[in-house]
Amino acid sequence: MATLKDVAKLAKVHPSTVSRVLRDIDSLSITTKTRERILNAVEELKYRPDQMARALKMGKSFSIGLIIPDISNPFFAELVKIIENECTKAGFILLVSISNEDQEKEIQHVNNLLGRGIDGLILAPVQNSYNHILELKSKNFPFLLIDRYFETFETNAIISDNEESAFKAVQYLVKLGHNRIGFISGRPEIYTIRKRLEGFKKALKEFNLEDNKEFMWGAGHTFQDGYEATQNLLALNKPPTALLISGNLITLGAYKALLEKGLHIPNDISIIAFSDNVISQYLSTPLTTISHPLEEMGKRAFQLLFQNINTEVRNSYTKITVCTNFIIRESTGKRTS
Amino acid sequence: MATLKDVAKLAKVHPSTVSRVLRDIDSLSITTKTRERILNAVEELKYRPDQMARALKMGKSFSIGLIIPDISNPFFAELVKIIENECTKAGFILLVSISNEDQEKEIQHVNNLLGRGIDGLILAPVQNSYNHILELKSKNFPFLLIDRYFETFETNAIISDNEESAFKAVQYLVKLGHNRIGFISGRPEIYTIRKRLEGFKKALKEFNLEDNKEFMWGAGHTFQDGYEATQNLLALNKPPTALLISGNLITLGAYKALLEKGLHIPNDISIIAFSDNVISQYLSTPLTTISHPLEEMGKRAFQLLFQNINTEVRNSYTKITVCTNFIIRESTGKRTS
DNA sequence: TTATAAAATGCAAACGATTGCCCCTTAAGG
DNA sequence: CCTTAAGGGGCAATCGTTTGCATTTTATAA
Repeated sequence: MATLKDVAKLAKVHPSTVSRVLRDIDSLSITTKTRERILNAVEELKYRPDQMARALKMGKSFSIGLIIPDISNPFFAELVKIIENECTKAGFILLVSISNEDQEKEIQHVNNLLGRGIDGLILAPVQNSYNHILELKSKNFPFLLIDRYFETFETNAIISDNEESAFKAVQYLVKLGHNRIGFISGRPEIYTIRKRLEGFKKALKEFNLEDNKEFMWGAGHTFQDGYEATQNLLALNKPPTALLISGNLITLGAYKALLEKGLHIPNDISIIAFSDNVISQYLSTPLTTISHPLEEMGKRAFQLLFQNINTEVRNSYTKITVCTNFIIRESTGKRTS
Repeated sequence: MATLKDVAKLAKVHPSTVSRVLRDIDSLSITTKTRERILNAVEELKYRPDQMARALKMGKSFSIGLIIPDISNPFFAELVKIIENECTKAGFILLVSISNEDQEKEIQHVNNLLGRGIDGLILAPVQNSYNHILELKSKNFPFLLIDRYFETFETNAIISDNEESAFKAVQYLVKLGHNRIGFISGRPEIYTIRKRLEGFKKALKEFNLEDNKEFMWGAGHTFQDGYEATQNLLALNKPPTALLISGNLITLGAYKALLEKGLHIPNDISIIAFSDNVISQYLSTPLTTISHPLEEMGKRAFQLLFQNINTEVRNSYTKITVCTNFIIRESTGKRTS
């Protein structure tokens, strides 16, 4: 691997000059001749600056970290795609880490990434603890939360209108005549989930439906979790006639459980899924879903972080709430039973 | 951020001693007292070594690059998950880049990653060109190809038995009485696709089926590509009665096109998809698929690369072919028309 | 021409770690 | 009590850049 020195030697100039040519592309303070000589040398030696050395010297690495709980989930996979793209466009590299909803792993990842000298961090936290996040905050380190949020302290964040969308979903089901509505929510430690539950409960009250604890199931976020929660719900004396389901994978698990019980959607039971993805519409019954503006979330996330990285004084927090989209398909219908 | 020097100062020792304590965990050549003093200082200052500086000094960064064409594709998303996990376990960090099947982007990513000082690279190449890969090879840089391969030169690689699995798929369809079999393949520049086509054609010959060029469609790998290819196939005079379909997203697109035409699967048309994923079994008609051992592919990929990174002399290539699994569900049935 | 300002380039000290080499302890043996 | 060797720890160079400052070169004007 050629270094600055090698290039300098070949072009018969001082390394610092090479560095200048390579950085201040249009600085007039360098002769066209020398510039050309240097550029040729760079070409000839296939010189590529050592980012490690640059990072060390400049105190920034042009890299950002992204920690997500699960990449099997299309929601996060899409987010990775969009954020990676933004990063690349801006000359940053993305370090992706996956917590697998494991708090310990997340903390390790944060430490690891920090040690790697990332300039900023985007995080969808597990939310079992938050000291490590407070630490980031007190260090004034540029970071933002995505999809999830802590209500006990302020940070930069991009989230969606969970409460409102849950409310509207229930509202729609009520309009269809449902009055026994269940909610398979995912882990209630998570802000996103809690907010949806709040919206759900608010709607129950608003429309005078019974607030039946048995109708609310919160466990993990996997396929299996959705599957089991649904089985439990169906095993009740008077099971719900409609279901709100949080999360892509949970939804598929629930779907499987419903089909296995021989239930017809929406004749026997209606379902609404939080999170839309490419397959929502190709299941045997296309799903009525609450869809997230992923493109917008990803782009704004990067923008916000980028802005935060490049500002000297960080003395404010920005919390962006994006609006979801209610997409009506065929998994919701009038109550029949 | 505390540095080695800070720790050294606090512990009243020389920085080099701190470094030694932190690296040679069980070297006896350091008094327990000093060790403790140092460890305490580390604790107190929350010292975290600067990986950039280490990387610069040591000439390796404990990071590896991964370039994939598309993370929306569950095949690659799962791969990322598994490889990231292996990396983390081994103390490496993963730099994920996405080429989006764009050759130029891939080349940029390779250069970028190399400049970042990655110790190794895992690459699912776009395969429109390969000079950049030959360059890696001639530099003796540790890398391997995954899922895709170049037949014109040797490299380390992990691929699957594409030819064989395509052959078997046709064989199965023939057994069901089909004799007009189509293949929506994806871009034939790609090794994986070409191999599947070869297996497909070999089977056609073996079973005396007509080798109809009109039955073979290769375009992009997106949902839309699958959708359009299928429409084209169905517009033929005598369309096929069975379809082999390459790729997760293509399959969904094809699926949509079939449903839109009002065709019943498998009564009107049978389909077999390359690549299984969590939803293959939850479409209205669960798909008969060729499933990849992703866990194995990912793990062996990391192992192979790791091995390659840690070996002085690299004078051999390892090409691992993993076996796929044929999973029969409900999208294949006897020919009726 | 020569003085002088401006432009072009060189110099050297960092950034934060690692590591070969050397020196100073300390304790054991004579 | 002195010698000696091994163990413990300090010194300083180095990795490949960047950048403020010093120095040389060139161009301009007197």
